[in-house]
Amino acid sequence: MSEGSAAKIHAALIARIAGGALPPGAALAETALASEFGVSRTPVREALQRLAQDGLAERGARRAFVIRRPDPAAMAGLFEAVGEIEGAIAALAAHRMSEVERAGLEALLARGETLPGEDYPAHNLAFHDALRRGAGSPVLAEVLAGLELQTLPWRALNFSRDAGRSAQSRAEHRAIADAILARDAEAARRAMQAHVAGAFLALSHSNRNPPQTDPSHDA
Amino acid sequence: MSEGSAAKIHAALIARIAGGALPPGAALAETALASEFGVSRTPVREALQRLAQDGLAERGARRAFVIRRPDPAAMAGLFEAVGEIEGAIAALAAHRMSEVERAGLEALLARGETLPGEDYPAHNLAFHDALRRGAGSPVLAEVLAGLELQTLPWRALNFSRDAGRSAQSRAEHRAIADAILARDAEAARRAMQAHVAGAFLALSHSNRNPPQTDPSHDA
DNA sequence: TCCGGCCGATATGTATACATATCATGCGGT
DNA sequence: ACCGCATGATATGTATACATATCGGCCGGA
Repeated sequence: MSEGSAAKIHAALIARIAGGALPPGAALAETALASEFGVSRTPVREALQRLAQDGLAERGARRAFVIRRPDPAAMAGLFEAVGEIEGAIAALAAHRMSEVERAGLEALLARGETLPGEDYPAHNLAFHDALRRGAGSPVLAEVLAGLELQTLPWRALNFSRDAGRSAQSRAEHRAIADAILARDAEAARRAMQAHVAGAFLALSHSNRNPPQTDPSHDA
Repeated sequence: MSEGSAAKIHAALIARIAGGALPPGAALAETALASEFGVSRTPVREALQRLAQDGLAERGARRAFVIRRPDPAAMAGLFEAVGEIEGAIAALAAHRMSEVERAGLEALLARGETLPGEDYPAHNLAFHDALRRGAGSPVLAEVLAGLELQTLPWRALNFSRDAGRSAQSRAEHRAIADAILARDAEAARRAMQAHVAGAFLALSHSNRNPPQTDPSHDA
């Protein structure tokens, strides 16, 4: 009686979505998943409902769940919202980060200058993590996590094309950090919104692949 | 096979929370709810899990769900996040509202000036609705709805003490609308954040009631 | 009288059985 | 040959039965 089954299945399905094993439109049949995970349909149903509330699955034919199909307009709106939330976090961080946290942010950026390009994704995550912690708003952090979860299928389609943007992104990080260290909340907000917008444009630029109007075939 | 049971129970439980019939800390026993609604435990469990993901219920003793107990610090963080989201919506509305929508907003405020004080809650909702639509960001609107849902238990504790604030609130609405009509996004954001902060202070001021450290007894 | 451990009660977690709606297939009619 | 309907298969929605962990009370001993 551990409640662990549903959580494990939920996490496993998210990992598959992130890895591209469950592409948009893939069917999520309860019986198949139950036999695959070696459990009954009950915990599988619970995991699927959680996935649907996360915005990662939706109802398809026969009321079955399918992986949500991200259309470009919705993704643009999603990234716009991410930019607003991240911008609010950056503005709060500009006001609230302690001197220790500011020194840590500066050190993080200094390390980033000398880092090779292939370590950029981890560095990017560390930068945004530092801001989330410095903003001191668990609610906004949680909202942001929920929205970024919904960008997973989109990111899985174009597998981390961020590489070429590392130089540009470092410059944007520097601009955000400068505004925060200067305690200029509005400048930090604008710089962060530009950063998110730039990342979205870089991602969507590579999306010339057919948007898959055909929902069929398995995972 | 309508899937309606879980959704109905979910909505009914939310209504009870809003009405104060389910105060913070109240136990949500699956069997009792099942017999009360005339269904089996299965749809009840589904409704409770949705309630938990809404942030309205949490795990208590025996892993049973209980109505989430809102502590003042968490509520302050929640309203702060609401202020940031509403502020972002107001800023977007300042940029994006069409001329027709701007005229409608002005007319709405003009009607509000002549309205009696007891119609203030509906007028307040209409004002914020107009901004949500004018901002053109369904994602932010949905995020906001989720956060405001979590304020329900708090609002239920101090049953709509907003009445005395109607004059002050009308003035704040006017300031927000003026900024939007002038296309001054940052002024609109600041005015909206002040409006939300004022509403929170008015609500929390009346919270001198004991915070109920005793979790016992039923609904 | 108080403390500790055993034990029953009860509620949740999981599995399975049944009801029902939807989709596909095949037959018959035109 | 094609369209329409009936029928069967299959998947989800719901109910019920079983497993298990936790909480409370009772009993025994110091």
